[in-house]
Amino acid sequence: MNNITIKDIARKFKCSPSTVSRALNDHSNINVDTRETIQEYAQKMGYQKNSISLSLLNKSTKTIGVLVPSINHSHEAQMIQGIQSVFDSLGYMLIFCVTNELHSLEQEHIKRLLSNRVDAILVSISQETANLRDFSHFDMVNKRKTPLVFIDRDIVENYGSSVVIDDYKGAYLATKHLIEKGSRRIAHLAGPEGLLVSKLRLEGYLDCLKNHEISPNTDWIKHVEFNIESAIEPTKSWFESELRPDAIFGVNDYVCYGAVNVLMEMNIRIPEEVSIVGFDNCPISPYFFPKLTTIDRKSFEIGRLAAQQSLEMLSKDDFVPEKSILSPYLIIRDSTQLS
Amino acid sequence: MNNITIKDIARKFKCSPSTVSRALNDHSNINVDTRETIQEYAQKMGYQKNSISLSLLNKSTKTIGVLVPSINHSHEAQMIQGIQSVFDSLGYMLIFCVTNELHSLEQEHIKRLLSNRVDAILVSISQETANLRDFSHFDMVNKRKTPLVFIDRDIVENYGSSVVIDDYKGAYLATKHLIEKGSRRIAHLAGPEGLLVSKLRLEGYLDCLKNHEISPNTDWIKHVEFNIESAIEPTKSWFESELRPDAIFGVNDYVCYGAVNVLMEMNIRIPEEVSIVGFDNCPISPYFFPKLTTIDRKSFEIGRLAAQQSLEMLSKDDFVPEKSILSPYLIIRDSTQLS
DNA sequence: ATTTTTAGTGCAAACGTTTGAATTCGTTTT
DNA sequence: AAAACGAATTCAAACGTTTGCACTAAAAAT
Repeated sequence: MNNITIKDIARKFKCSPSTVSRALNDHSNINVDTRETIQEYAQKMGYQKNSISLSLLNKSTKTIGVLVPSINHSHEAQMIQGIQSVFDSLGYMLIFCVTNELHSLEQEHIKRLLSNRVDAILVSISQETANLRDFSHFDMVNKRKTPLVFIDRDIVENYGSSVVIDDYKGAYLATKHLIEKGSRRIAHLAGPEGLLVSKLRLEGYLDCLKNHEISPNTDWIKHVEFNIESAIEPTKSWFESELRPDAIFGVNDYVCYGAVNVLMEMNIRIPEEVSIVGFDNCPISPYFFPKLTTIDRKSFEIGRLAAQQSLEMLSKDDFVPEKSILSPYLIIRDSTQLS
Repeated sequence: MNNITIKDIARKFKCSPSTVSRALNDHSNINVDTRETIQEYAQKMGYQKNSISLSLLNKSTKTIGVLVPSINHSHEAQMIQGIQSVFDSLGYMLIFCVTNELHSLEQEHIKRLLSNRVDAILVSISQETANLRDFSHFDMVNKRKTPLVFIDRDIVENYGSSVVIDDYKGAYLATKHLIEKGSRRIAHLAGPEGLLVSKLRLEGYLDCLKNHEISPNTDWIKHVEFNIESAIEPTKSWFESELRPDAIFGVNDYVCYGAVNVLMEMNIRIPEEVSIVGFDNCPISPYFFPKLTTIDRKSFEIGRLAAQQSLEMLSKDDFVPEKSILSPYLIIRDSTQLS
C-alpha cells in the first residue's frame, strides 16, 4: 500500500502536519492560498484520510456490527436493507457476520466485533445460543457499554434493547383466519425448539384454538427447521394417515412451500381441501402457486427501527434498554380463499 | 465506553505496557508468574485487544470490503456465503455495502472502504456504473494497490481480477435445451441494458438460434429488470398477440416466476404449450410450480473463488489481474419436461 | 573474584490524525 | 517607540499496541 499521508504532504510543503490537517478540513485560521494549494495537491495525489487513526483518536469507528444466523431468507435480506437505510446516510459502515446458527461462531464474532470497537451491535441470536441459553458473550458487550439491540429473535434475559414482531399475535391472526374459513383440523409446522419465536407462534396457535373450543391434536404439531426441505416429511406423514388436517399454519413461508409441494404431488387441492397460511410474506409468496396467504413480518421496518434504537442508545451515555414489539398483519391470498 | 487497556493493566501491576503486551501474547522472554497474573487479571477485567491500534501499526485491518447492488436475490446471498466461508476462518471481517444499483452510492462506498483501509475489495458493479461506464472510483482503488476483484458482473476494462459465470454458455445451453425439446418460437426476457451479463446472455441466446437456423424475432426480446414484477407486462403482451411464443428463456429465475404467473392466469399450460428455462437455480425453483428448469450459476463457488483470488493478490505485492470464468450447467425440471 | 551469560523488564519510536496552547511575525493602535 | 493585537503556523500530546534495543540483576562459567 503506497498511501500518501498528511505527513507526506507536510514534508512536501515544508509545513507542519497540523497545517495540512487544518487545510484539508477547511479550518478557520488558515491562509487561503495555503489551503487551496494543499487541497489541490491532496486531490491530485489521491489522498484519502485514514479513518483508522481517527477511530483511535475519537474512540468511535463509525462501524456497526450486524450478526445474523443466516442470509438465505428474504426476510433477513430485507431486515439488512432496513438497517442500511438508516446507517448509510450517516456515514456508518456495516460489519457483517453470519453465525450459521452456531453458538461458537456467534461468540467468536462478538469477540471480533468488540475487538474492532464497533459503535453498536445488532444481533439476531442463533438457534444454538437460544437452546444452550449461554449468553456470556453478551455480558462482554454490556461491560463495554456497547449498545446492543436484539433483532427479530428476542431473548428473555435483559441484555439490551430489542425490536421484534409480535409473533404471538401473528400466529393468532393466522389461526383465527383459518378457523373463520371453516377449518377445524389445523396442523402447525412449528419452528425449531428452543427459539422464542417458535414458542410464541406455537402459543398463539394453541391459544387461538382453545379460544374457539378446538382441542389441539399433538400429532399435528411438528417442529421443523426454517427451510423448505424439512417440511416435506412431516406433511407427508400427516396426509398419509387416516385423519387428514384440513389446514396448515406454517412457521414461515418456506415451510409452506414445502408443504404445498407435498400436497400437489398427492393431488390434494388448495384451498378446497386444505388451506395454508404462512408467516413472513416473502417477495415470492404473491407469485407462488397457490399465492400464499401469510402474515407480514415488517422485516424492513424491524431493521430500520433496530438501527434507530441503536443510534439512540449511542447518543445517550446512560440508556435504558427498550423493547419494541411490532404488530404483524394478515395478507389473504389464494391458499386460503378462492379468487 | 470504559475499555480497559494495556496501559491500565501496566499501571495496576506497576510494570511497563510492553511487559503486559508480551504477557498477553505469550511471548518468550516473560516470567511465568508475571504472565499468568496478568492474563488472569486481563481475563477478569474483560480486556479485549484494540484491533484499531493494531491496524494502524500493521497497516492491515483484517477487513474486506464487499460491494453489491442488492441483497434481494438468493444468488447474492449465496455468493456472500461463499465469501464468508473463506474469510471467516482467517479472522477477516466483512464490511458490507449495498449500492442499490446506483453509481453515486458505489463511488461513495468505495471511498469509505478505502478510507477505512480495507485489505481488499470485492465488487459486483451496479447497473448505473455499467451504463455510465465511469470507473474512476476504481482508479483510486488501484492507486492504493488495494486488491480488487469483480464478482459476478464483469467489466470489460482491466481494473482488477474477476470471477464470473460463463453467461454466454449458460444462455446457449438454455436455448439449446428449448430447441431440443421442440420449441422454435423462443422468447427472451433479457436483463437490463448496459450490463455485460445481459449482453452475454442475449448473445448466447441469439447465437444458439442462429446455429439452429432459427431467425430471431425482435418482438420476442424484451429488456426487463431482475425482478418478478417487471416480467409481467412483456409476457402479457407476447401472449395476447396473434403469434405466441412456445418457449421463454428468462435472464434469471425471478423473471420466470413472473412469466409463469401470467401464463397460469391465461390458463396456458407449462410445458405443454410453453416451455420455460431460467437462470440462477434459486433454492425455491425446485419447489416452484412448475418446478423450474434452469441454469445453475454456482453462486457460492463464485464467492469462494473471488475471496481466494483476493487473498492471493494480497499475498503477492505484484499481482497480475486474473479472470476466472466458471462453467454453468443445465438443470432440467418440469417447466420444460413432463415428469 | 571476575567475566560472561541469561532471564526478565523497561524505553522509546512508530502507525496517522486532531487540537488546545504556544509561538512567530507583521500590522495597527496608543 | 512601545504596546497590543491578530493572522498564520507550529508544538506536543493523545489514542492503544508492538517491538528492537538497551538495561538490570542474578546465575553460571571462568
